Parts: sequence; structure tokens; C-alpha cells
Amino acid sequence: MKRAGLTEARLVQAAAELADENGLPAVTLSALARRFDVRPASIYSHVAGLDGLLDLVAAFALQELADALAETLPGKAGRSALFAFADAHRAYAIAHPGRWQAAQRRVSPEAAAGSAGGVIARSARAIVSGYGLSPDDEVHGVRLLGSAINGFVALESGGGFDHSDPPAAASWTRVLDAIDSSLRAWPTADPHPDRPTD
Amino acid sequence: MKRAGLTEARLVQAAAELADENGLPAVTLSALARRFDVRPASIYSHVAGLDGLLDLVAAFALQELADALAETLPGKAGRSALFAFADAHRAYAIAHPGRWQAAQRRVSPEAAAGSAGGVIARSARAIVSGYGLSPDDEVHGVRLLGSAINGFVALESGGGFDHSDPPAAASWTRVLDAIDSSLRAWPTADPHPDRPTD
DNA sequence: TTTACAAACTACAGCCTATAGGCACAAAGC
DNA sequence: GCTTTGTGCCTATAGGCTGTAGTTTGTAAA
Repeated sequence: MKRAGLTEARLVQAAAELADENGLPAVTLSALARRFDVRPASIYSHVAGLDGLLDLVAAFALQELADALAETLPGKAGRSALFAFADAHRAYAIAHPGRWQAAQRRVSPEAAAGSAGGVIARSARAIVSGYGLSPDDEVHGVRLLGSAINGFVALESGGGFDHSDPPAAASWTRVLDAIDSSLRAWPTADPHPDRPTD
Repeated sequence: MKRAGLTEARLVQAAAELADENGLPAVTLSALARRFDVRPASIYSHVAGLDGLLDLVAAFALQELADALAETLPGKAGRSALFAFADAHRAYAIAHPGRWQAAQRRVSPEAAAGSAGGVIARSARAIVSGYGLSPDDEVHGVRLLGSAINGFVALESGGGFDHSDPPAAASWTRVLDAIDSSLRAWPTADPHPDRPTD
């Protein structure tokens, strides 16, 4: 009986490929076992069940994304950093839809702190910081950016833009332009004080 | 043998409640059957399997959201309409997390056309239209709005904002303010022509 | 060579979706 | 009132999934 050479890293890698090929729900321990020509039960020696595996895939994806950012961001600031940041996200989500889906999983506090999510968040903060918002407003700017990117990518890959023209890609730059100009002219005071800021 | 009184409508309603209580993945035909004290197989007479059921729940949720919009939007325009539109979305997602999740399911073209999704999209278009963008730009504005709302709600309910201060709610108005001012000062020409608009 | 750990196995239990075919209740026709 | 017919819900079953327990077997160190 030859050993199959299972490893946490190999399992995560294979799971990520499976997710990209057939969608995250297709990632099952059985399918993974089939791919390694091994019995499902054998996987439990290397990974904490399906949930643990998916957590690892998520962390793996975040790390890949962080690496992509580390490649593209240095030397950029302001608008060009913002576009690079956003483009890296969208490109990753398009190239690796399954991994991207995995990265959206709700993750435990500890796991979040330990994963590359933190460094991505700090990147975003640094970019927004370059726009010179007040310190209190920076976090709001980061959240605007994060919401727009995540929302756009989710809607695009979910087909939400498929039934209106023009294609989604055409809107991407316009949306980022809007975010950019919004950060440059950040509304410091509530322009319509009839709605209290809660 | 008493009849349980299964009905498509009752099944969808119960599934929606189940989704809100325990999350969308908890919606299984078995769980539903248990709730009606019926055998799983019986459900297939009323609904096209689990997938068909979830599609119905999604349509149901979109209809509820459209109804909420129809309640709150009339008489409003501009910023106040934008806030009402966005608030209705977020409130619905918070009040009915499972239904909201269901509504995010990728849905077939025909189903999308038939569902209330279309009327919601038209609401968004009407609101953006009030900001006086050029006709070509309206769709981009709509997509900006949609992306920001969906993204924010997804991140908030996924706990994405939990580990930074202040609480997510505080950012909500700021994000909407930013979208509002972005629409009012829509960047008509690319302010930095070094990046071509694709 | 022997020992001992770890990798992978068999065997199950339990839950899920889905299909096929049967029984029985309820309203429509005689 | 009795029969017919449709359909609501049933049983039975097949097949896939996760996860646990206990066992065999490689392999590497003593």
C-alpha cells in the first residue's frame, strides 16, 4: 500500500484548485479524497474537517492576494495606489473565483488576526491615509473602499450586471473614479444636517 | 392520516423563517419536512427540489424588499431618496439575514426578469437619474450605488467590520454621504487621462 | 532487528437529496 | 349514496456527504 503523501499544504492547494474549477460548494472531502486516490477518512489526519480545510483555503487566498498587493503597490500613492489596490482584488476574484468565495467566509477573530487579512486592511488604510482625511474619517474611507470593491466584485461575478449594458468592466473604472474623487473631496461636515449622524 | 396542508407559499414562508433563524445553509428539505411533520419526499410535490425552493425564497425576499421600497420611496428624491433606498436594503438585510443571503443567489436570466429584482433596479436608476448624470453615466452610478450597498451589508453582516472601531453603523451614513456627494459631483471626464477608460 | 509513530485503511452511524411507486382521502360524477 | 378520479402524502430505496473509532501497515529511528 503506497502512501499518497497527503499534506496540509497539498490538500489546501488541491482544494483551492477544485474550488476555482467547480465552485466552492464542490469542495468536499470526498472529492478531495478522490483526487488523491485516498479514502475520505484519511484527510482528517491532516486537516480539521471540512470547516478547517475551508478556513485554510480562505487564509491561503488572502495570503495570495496580499502577495499580489505587495507586488503592485510599492511606489504608488493616491489615485494610482487606489486603482492598483482595487484592480488586484478584482483580478484575483476573476482569476480565482473559488478561492475568492472561500475568502468571503466568516472567519473567527483569532483567525482573522493571524491571517493576511490584517495586512490587506493596513494597505487599504495606508492608501486612504494618503488622501488626507481626518484621522477619525479614515476608517470610514477604508470601509467605503472595501464595500465598493467587494460589492462590485460580488455583483459582477454573481452575474448581477449581466442584464444591463454596458458590460461590467466598463463601469469598474468609473466606479473607482467616483471613489477616488469622493476621497479627494471627502464630505467633512454633514452637508444636510437634517439627518443626524448616528 | 391527516393532511398537513403543504403549499408552495407555506413552504417558502417557512423556509424563509428557517433561513433567518439558523442561516441559509440550515434550510434543508429535511428540516422543512420536520417543521411540517411530514416526510421529506412529500415536499417534492410542491416545489422543484431544494434548488427550486431556494429560488422561490430569493424571489420572495426581493419582493418583500421591493414592497419596503414602495413604502418608503414615494415623494422622495435626491439625497433623501438615496438614503431611504440604502437604508431599506440594510434594514432588510439585518432584519432578515437568511432571506437576504437567499436573495444573493445567482439566479437564472428569466427568473431575474420575472422577479422583483427588476423593479428594485428601476428604483435605483430613478434615484440616480435625479442627480442629473449623463444618460451614459447613469448605469455606472447605479452600479456604484449597488456595489457600495451590497458590499457594505455583506461585510457588516459577515463580521468584516467587527475588529475595527467605530461600529459599522457609524460608517454607514458616512459612506452614503460619500456616494451622495460623488453622484452630485460626478466625475464626467477622466480627471487623470493617464489611465485610459477601457 | 526491533520498536514505535504516523499514514492510511475498514467499518459505521447519521444526515442529506432525490426518484419510484403505492395508499388513502376528498371532491366530482352517476 | 356509491363510485370514480386526482392528488397529497406515504414507504422504500439508492447514493453522496461528514465525521468517529479502531485497525493495519509503511517507514524511520533506536
